[in-house]
Amino acid sequence: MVMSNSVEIPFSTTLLVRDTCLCLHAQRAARALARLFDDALRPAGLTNGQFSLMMSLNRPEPPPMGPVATLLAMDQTTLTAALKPLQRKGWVSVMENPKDRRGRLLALTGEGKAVLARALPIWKETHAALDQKLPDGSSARLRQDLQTVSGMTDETPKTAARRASGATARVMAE
Amino acid sequence: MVMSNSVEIPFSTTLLVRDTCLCLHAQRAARALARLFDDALRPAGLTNGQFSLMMSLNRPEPPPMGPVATLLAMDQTTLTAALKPLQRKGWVSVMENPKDRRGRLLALTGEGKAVLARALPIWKETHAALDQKLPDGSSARLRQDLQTVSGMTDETPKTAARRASGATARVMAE
DNA sequence: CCATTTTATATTGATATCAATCTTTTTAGT
DNA sequence: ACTAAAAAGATTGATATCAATATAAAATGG
Repeated sequence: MVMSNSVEIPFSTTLLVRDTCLCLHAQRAARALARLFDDALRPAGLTNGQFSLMMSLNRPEPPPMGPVATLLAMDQTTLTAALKPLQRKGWVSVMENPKDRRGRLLALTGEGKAVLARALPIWKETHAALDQKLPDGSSARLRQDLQTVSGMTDETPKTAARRASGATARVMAE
Repeated sequence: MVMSNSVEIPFSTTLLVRDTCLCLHAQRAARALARLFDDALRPAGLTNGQFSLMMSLNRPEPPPMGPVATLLAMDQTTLTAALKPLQRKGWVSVMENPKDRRGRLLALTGEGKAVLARALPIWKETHAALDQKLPDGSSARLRQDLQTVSGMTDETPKTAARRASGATARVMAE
């Protein structure tokens, strides 16, 4: 009755998964790049995520939260949480939308703009160094491929949930 | 004295950063892929990260924590934290290394192996579907490029900190 | 115009992530 | 062997991430 290892996965399969899993590779690369930019931006007082978020708020018109979350491909609740420390520091203001009192409009404060402006040259240097270290052409190609992947699942969790449960189901026809 | 907007970053710069930042693209893609696999693996009771971690423990010999953290490109403290829920569920065992009493050896339990075995077909389907949706060739190329990026910064935070502060500084010559 | 549905966001709870720091054990230098 | 340095992990504290759920306001259908 030696059937106890009927659920054993061969080591070769483990190696296959490790080597081929795009999700794992993406998480690894994302962590590595996050650390690279976090380290570089630390003197400016920003993390990579805060830099991206604040940069996305540098628009002529203060955007509502939804579109920003979609742009960053993050959950709306993640955005709510990410805004908290930036509000506390007085770098981002969250105001009620007079046109739609459910909504909020996000904007950089003067100080926020100043912080972002100080961070920008660091980003430029870091990104240039990164580009240089990559095999020629990799950078643009990688960017393109990453965009394809992000866009493939271009639904944010809440959006998908609503679609699945609601009358908006006609959109599913795609 | 209208100098208040001397720190304004032009909107065109914002668009440039948004479109070119590899770090942002990587975070977006990582989030999108994480959601894709989290959703698929949910019936198996695993997240994408737990799947990758447990799969990396499916080896002939139980590995110590350091190498596993390096493999996953994550901080050692992140690994410690990630193991907690898996230990609670009885899927992973963390035992003292008899050869080095500082260290721990990580292993899947029988139940852990069973859970992983049930998750494997889901991973296969999901990954196959993903591959299919990507333009042909993208998958392998993207995997390769991601690996290059992860490997570039192939130091885990603690490793780097120790190197920077300690006598191991001779390694810096690379 | 009122009831229902949809939309925009917030809250809670769980896990993930890393910096800073600490403890324990091993290794190296003398 | 003894001491100092290094290595392996653990703990704490802050932020990030998402699912599930809740709230409030706007849009929609009769």
